[in-house]
Amino acid sequence: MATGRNHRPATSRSRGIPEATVARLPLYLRALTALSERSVPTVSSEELASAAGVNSAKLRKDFSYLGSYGTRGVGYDVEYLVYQISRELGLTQDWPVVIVGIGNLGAALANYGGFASRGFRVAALIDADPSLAGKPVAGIPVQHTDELEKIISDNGVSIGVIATPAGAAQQVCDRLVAAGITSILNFAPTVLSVPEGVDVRKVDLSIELQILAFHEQRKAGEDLGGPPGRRPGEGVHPETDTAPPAAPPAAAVTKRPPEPGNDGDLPAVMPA
Amino acid sequence: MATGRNHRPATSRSRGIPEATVARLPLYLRALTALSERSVPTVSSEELASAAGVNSAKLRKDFSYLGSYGTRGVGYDVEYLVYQISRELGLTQDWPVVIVGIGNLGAALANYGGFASRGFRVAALIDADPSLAGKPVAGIPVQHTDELEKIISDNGVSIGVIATPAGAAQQVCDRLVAAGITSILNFAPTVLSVPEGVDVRKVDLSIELQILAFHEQRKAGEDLGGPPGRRPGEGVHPETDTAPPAAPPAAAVTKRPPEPGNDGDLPAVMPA
DNA sequence: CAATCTTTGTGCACGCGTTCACAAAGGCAT
DNA sequence: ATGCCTTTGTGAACGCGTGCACAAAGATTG
Repeated sequence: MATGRNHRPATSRSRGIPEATVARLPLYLRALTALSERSVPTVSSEELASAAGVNSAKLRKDFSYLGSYGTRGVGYDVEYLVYQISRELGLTQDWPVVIVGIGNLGAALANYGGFASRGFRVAALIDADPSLAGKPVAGIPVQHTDELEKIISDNGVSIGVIATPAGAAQQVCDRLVAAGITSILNFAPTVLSVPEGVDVRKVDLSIELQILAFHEQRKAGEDLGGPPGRRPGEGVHPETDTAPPAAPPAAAVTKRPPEPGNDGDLPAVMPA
Repeated sequence: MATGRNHRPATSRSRGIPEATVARLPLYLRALTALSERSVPTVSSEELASAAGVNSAKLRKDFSYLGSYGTRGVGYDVEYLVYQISRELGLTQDWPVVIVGIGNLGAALANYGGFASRGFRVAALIDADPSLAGKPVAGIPVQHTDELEKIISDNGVSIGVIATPAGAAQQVCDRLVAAGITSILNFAPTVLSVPEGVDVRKVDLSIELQILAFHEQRKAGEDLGGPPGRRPGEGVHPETDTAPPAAPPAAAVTKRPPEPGNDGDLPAVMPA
């Protein structure tokens, strides 16, 4: 999952709607849209929950924050619910979006159908490379970074997507914020610092893989019949073991069994 | 953030390490790697927390689950911590990964440097389109879906990335699982159902934007000086208002002020 | 109209995650 | 060696999110 519930005092629950619920509304909306296309008139919380991959009690509680939109003994009216959730999420209006950084990922995002289909309109593609300027990507001509401020103010854009290399992300972010952007979706592997009032959500592909690797390793370790207790300072992975740990500070060394010191590099961990 | 902490009894905390902590370890690792490149020998929890964008108390508690790797009065040894976290995440070994669905997004993923740099090796690219077969993407020839099972078993792949259209995702998922994949990173906008023991993490670009839109709308609404209380059944968005809500079930209608019924479509919400 | 059946909406309890705040631990200067 | 200063590691309190379980509400049937 894209992590990104940062900065924003735990009391974030906007308008009494818990953050966790907001994050699930798009899920419900998608399931409801699918039902709507099949002309299904009503759904029970059980059916809809199953389609959205959540618990039915959770779903009912989520909807209770929006209001009483169901009918006991029957369920929820699909069309009506689609509208209510869309309205709550702000999808009944058009959101112009700019994408900055038209590399492989930026181009893929520009072509991604899921944006346009949910009320998001790609207003502009921006890149720092002059040779890209004017070239159409997904039918939209790429514009140079110099135009950034003008594009944003002219189009009244409030949502920006950053798909630049990590090194350029903070700088781009600063310019976006200065130009009036108040919501940022960041694909660059960096922590962005933004002023109060600006929302940042982060999608990091490699982080997701690393989390999977953790669980994968654990599964493999359990298969080997290792004891449940963790063994700090001792490798859990069966084979493919790499260089021993670098030398910890003196005090820590004395605490641990003296492993063969070898300040080698760590092949698996390279610069981003 | 990519949501994806599904299915897995709340007692998921693998080996005593809380899920929330695991999700932050890659963040710490990235910050530490950057410090390592600058040859910084030690960091305090305060400095590292700031670099990773988290609270220092949280960071210390996170590290406490791994063991006592710090030195009081000094801080943490950068190199040592890099190794310990890498080992905990399972990054000291090589993880072959297959990417299924080589469209715009799949190609972008194949080119993404963040994978290879963290111990993940793209073992194969797979697509159902025969005309793609053999064509190199990011230096790797695309193979046809028919080879899927063979590729996975031959390479001992346990992590799969799904970047296909939504319609094909579940089918691909089933084949991956049957072939031995136990961890899946899903970019398709669908809920995947998998057997027990298979981990799925989901990255949904449009969901992230929808969550941003929610907060953006709320900001705009507050600017208009509206009262803090929510007004169910009344549009909050200033202009750009679309069709009125579809007719709710009879009972619900009586509860609400009779809005002008108009079973129109909802322009902002279209099929995925 | 009354009885029954279905499904919502929610009060309540529990557990995880976050944060505070401080004692313990180690470095460093004298 | 002794005392001071810095920073870790963690006990404890708090708040959010989840799931259970049930009463209330409405549909439906006879």
